[in-house]
Amino acid sequence: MPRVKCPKCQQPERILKSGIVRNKQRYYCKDCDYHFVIPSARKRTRETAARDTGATSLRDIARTAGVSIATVSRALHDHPDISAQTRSFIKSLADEMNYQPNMLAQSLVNRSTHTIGVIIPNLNTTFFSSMLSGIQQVCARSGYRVVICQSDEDHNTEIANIQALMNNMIDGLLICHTLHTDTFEHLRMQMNKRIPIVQFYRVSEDLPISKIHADDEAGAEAVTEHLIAKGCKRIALLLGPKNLSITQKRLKGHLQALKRHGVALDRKLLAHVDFSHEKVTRAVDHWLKLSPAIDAIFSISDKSAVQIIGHLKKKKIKIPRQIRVVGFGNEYTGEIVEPQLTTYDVRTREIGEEACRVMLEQLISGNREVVDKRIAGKLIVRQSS
Amino acid sequence: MPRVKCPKCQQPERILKSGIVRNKQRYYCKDCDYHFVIPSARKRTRETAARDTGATSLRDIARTAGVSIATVSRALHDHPDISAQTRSFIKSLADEMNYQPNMLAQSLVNRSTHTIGVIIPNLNTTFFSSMLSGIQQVCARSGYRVVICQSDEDHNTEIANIQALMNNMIDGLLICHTLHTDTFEHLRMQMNKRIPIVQFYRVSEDLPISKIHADDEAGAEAVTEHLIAKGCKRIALLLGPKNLSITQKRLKGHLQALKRHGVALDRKLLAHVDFSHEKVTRAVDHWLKLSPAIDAIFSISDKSAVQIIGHLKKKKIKIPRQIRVVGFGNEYTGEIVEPQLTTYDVRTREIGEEACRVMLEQLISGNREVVDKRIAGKLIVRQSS
DNA sequence: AACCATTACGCAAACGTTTAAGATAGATAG
DNA sequence: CTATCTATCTTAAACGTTTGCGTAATGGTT
Repeated sequence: MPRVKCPKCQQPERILKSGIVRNKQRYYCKDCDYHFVIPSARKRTRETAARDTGATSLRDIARTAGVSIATVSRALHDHPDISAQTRSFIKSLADEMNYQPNMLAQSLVNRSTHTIGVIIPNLNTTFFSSMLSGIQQVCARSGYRVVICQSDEDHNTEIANIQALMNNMIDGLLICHTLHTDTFEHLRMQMNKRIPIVQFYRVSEDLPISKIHADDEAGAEAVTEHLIAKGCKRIALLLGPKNLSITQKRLKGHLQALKRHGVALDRKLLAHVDFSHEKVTRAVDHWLKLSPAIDAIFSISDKSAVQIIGHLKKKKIKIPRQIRVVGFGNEYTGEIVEPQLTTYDVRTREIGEEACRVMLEQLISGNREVVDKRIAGKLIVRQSS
Repeated sequence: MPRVKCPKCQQPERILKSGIVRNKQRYYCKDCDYHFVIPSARKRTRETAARDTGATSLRDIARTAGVSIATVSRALHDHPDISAQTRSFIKSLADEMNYQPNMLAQSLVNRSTHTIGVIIPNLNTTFFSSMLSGIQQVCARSGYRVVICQSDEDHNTEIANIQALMNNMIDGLLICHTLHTDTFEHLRMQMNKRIPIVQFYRVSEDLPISKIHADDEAGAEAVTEHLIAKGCKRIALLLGPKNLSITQKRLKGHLQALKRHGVALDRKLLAHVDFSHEKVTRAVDHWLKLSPAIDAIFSISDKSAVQIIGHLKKKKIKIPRQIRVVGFGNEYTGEIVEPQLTTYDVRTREIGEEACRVMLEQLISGNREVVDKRIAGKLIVRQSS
């Protein structure tokens, strides 16, 4: 029998083994009717744990100042219950000890992380990254942080990202849907939570959620009218997936312009693509075979428009003489490409900024009114038309 | 005297008022020597508080399952101590109640947020945003989140961002310094904390911190050699601020190439700029006045190189016939501009990815070895040279 | 019967804050 | 002097988890 003392009666008598739990021998003192194990080296206690991170906590300050934790917390927060003398003492002490509040603990009790989540299709192009840049800047000015997720234009990734972010990590969600998002159940599920959601750029039509978007309809109408003014009659229109709100709105604007100016619509001139390189090329090649020939291509995306310019040049087609090309979005590359691209400036950065402003306004005021804002853009005429 | 009973002796006798605290009358029972206030309507208790957010907690599941919180936690984590039956019951219950763990609480006790912080100069150009994209993707694959801060090329913003992020919000820091960062005290201060730091692209030379960068020296050497091979003798070199590591390394590579091929160095052909539009223009205009005339411009930044191409074209200078132009970085615009830009592909995305991989490796293994990796790029010859 | 093992739980401390409410000393009013 | 007030503390609960350790019940060996 091992020399084990009962922690209660301190006697080694009448001690029995009583099984092994988690690789440790357990004992039983018959006298005291008490089960126990030999305590491991050192129990993890607050005092020892403190040294884990090396960071100073309120507890540390309180101890060296000889006051309670509550007093320290209040002193640092300028609570009126604390005397001026104590307050300044605590503050200087905190400074000396290089105290940095643990934001996790703060967030846990305050139920707010001062962080907003952004879900965005991708960051490879300036198009979306400029929105993000705007968001980030507005947030930073108000002391908010930004955590980002790229959905990579994948609907399921978008769903997973929302799930992950909404678990107490963020105070608000800013989302720009993927090209292929045509159902919004995943968003509706989150709407009952307290945290506000704002959609930007690509939005859902009928969900009662705040949204900030471009003036897609008016913009597309302006672009098409510009082409008509230039004498175009056969305008090919490169659109995104049908489900996409921006596709629908821009198509609508285009049709309105055609109608107003009595230009007939040829359904063969509409193409829905996912903006991938090959799909765009295929659509253009298909149009080029049509007769009567097309005299303009209006791409809903600048990226594709630039690609189209390259493609047409390779085929020795003169722009804008034979075919006028216009884009939509106003990406930087439109200024670089030759001929420079006529496009519609949707002011991506402003969209991001405004979405973020709406979000912050809701967070600060607590007001959860649904807002639906359109950011006015403007036509930028360059050489390609 | 109000009809107030002492909560201890239940007698209304001998009760005195004893001041007002926070707008509430306080009382004092002389018999019991006990101070008290009339308790307010309802004390905020766990039970009532639970309804605050509407979110289900472990406590809720435990209550409806009739087990302890510990059991629920263990069941959900597949701890072996829990019977298969209980486990599956709890799991299905959690599912039914739509339980989502509170990550703040988890992070607090686990001392890990599964989030890494990124500080990046800006997101307006694909150059940096592609690095971020790579970072974000690698992180997502390992279940990590990314919080970003733009320093906006401002040193003080960089410092503030670091401060903010390091307060328990992140498990690791990925940083790309601003153009103007020439002192690294703000980083050194953070090095004793447990959280790993990895610099990427723009790194510090002498701090014992892991870094991932392009092969600036070899790259610049390759570019200059390419120009020399094309017959250039008077190569103007557009550099960034002198403090910048990439400036120094690329200059070094350039000089090596010159030396090796016996080309004399003319100090007037070196310009240090902050890559702003006007500074670049001024430098180029200055070079154009030199005699003997320059026959090539090597810009350390693609963005500036593209700008220079535009500027030269406006001046009717033929590229590459009169002046060859090469960049460094391989931004997308280099493919668009005409003539297409010869450049050095530094593989920005890979730099971001690798930085992130190194970070994750350190986080997972706990190993804090300082690594210093160079990502090999390659020369991309296009029309501008 | 006496001892030992295993299984499957529950209790409570700990993470680092915030904050309602209790307590005390000294000041003031009557 | 007594009753009350004010200023300034302290105590402890709460946020929602994770986890070390205690233990009852049950069954298996000598």
